[in-house]
Amino acid sequence: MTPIFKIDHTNCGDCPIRHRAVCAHCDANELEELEGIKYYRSFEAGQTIIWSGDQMNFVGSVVSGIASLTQTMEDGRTQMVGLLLPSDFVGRPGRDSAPYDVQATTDLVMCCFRKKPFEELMSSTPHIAHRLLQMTLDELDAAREWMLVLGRKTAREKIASLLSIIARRDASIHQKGNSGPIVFDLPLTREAMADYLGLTLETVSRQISALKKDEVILLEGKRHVTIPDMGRLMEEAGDDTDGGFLV
Amino acid sequence: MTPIFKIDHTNCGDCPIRHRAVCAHCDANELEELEGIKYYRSFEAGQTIIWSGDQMNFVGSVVSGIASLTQTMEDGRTQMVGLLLPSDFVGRPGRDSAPYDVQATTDLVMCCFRKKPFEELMSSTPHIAHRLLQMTLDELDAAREWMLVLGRKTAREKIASLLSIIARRDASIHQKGNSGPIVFDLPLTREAMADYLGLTLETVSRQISALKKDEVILLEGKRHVTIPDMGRLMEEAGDDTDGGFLV
DNA sequence: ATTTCCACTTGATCTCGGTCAAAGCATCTG
DNA sequence: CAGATGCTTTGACCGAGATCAAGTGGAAAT
Repeated sequence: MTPIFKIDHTNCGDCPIRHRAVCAHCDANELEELEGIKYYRSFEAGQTIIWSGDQMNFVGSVVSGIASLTQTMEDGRTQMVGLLLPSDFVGRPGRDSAPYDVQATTDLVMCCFRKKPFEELMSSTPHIAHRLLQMTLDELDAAREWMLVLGRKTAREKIASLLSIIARRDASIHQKGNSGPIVFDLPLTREAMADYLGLTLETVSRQISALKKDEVILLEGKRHVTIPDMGRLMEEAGDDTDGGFLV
Repeated sequence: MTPIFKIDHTNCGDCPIRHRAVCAHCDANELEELEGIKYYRSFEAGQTIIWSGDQMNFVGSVVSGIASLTQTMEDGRTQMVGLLLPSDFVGRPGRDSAPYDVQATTDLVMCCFRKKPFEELMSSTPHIAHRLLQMTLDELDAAREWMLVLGRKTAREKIASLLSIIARRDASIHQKGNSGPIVFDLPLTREAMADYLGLTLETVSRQISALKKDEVILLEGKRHVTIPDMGRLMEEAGDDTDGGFLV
């Protein structure tokens, strides 16, 4: 479907996530050290990158594409607990086995480091540890934001919340002015959305249809979304309309 | 109701959370520096420690008692997004305004630091930053665990999950052997449990009654709980029975 | 002792979202 | 082209949990 990326950065200076990833604060020397131990891996949409319980012998950053963290109960119920976008970090220094499944939602490229050398590097370069702390605190905020969505919002609000998050992220990447319609493609199947939102895929489908009928969103095909009025969408999500918060 | 604690540690060596809090990895010198800028504050049950949106000019650790982080929507729906136990950290270095309400659930003592000096200390002593990273990663895990509870578990499973978490924590504090009945007092009202679990207080009450009737738990009064069989409770929570995971 | 208050329980009813089932609609495959 | 496959939509029905409403019980206050 999508061509496999042929990535061969030898220098991090050209890296699209250079200024946002765990390496963001590194100076030239530190970057050189990272450069020495990094390697790239590609995954196809749908592929499982790490199985829950597996030995984790690497950590890394998402360079392009989207990955998801999911937890599964014995009887098969699943809940997505994280959505990893470009620059997000995978793995946890100081832990051996993975607590969640990590799956490539789209085709994906990761910049990986073997865990051991990375941990050593981390203890010698505070810039990395500091950036990782920042990123972890941001992820914690996002997780807590999501707890409100899961615990207290209606199905319609949940869908609107997800759409507004994706729209906001997309806007932040493409650096658009913040007025006028927002257009993007949904990177998730209905089922993945359901897993994210604690719903069934049928409910997701119904609520998307309802939002379309009420002209909160416009749909072309099943994935291409236009948001004519972001304020309206935020209202539907139950969020403060004036809410300007950065991700 | 409860007497106000008269705490006047001048030396951190005697502190009950010395080995678990953000200062856990500090050596004698570092501890001395912290000692210089710390101060204690007490709060009564029900008191709000920090209002969402407020300026945060201090950070700190819970020394004794329980606090909760809650998010509120405009229409009044609330979701608890964190439960802070002794040794847990409040506040975020590098951020000015609080994103959540912080409330004392029980009478509470905190060990506080003004934000500015703490941040400076943090950048000079990697041990603090490192410990804070560890703790934040643990909190992120807990938040994700909770997302599964909120998104996918039934009301009965939610209650069982909460009880098992409290029981586990209690056991870890009192260092009991892990067989035989577990006894503890619920530190939360039915309403607080409901806010934690994304339920109504009526449903919480009904499910607790049901677990009592089925002899999964024993109740004396409204708060004193006995768990005759922890494995049984974990089954009811939908967790792996063999699940040994540390908090 | 009686009132008040508060946390909690219990019951009756309603509703949102889940479940089960069928069908639509693109994209691959032979 | 027909058939298969995967994602999505839609409909009919049902049930877990919310909502609305009383009532209970224990501790503090008068």
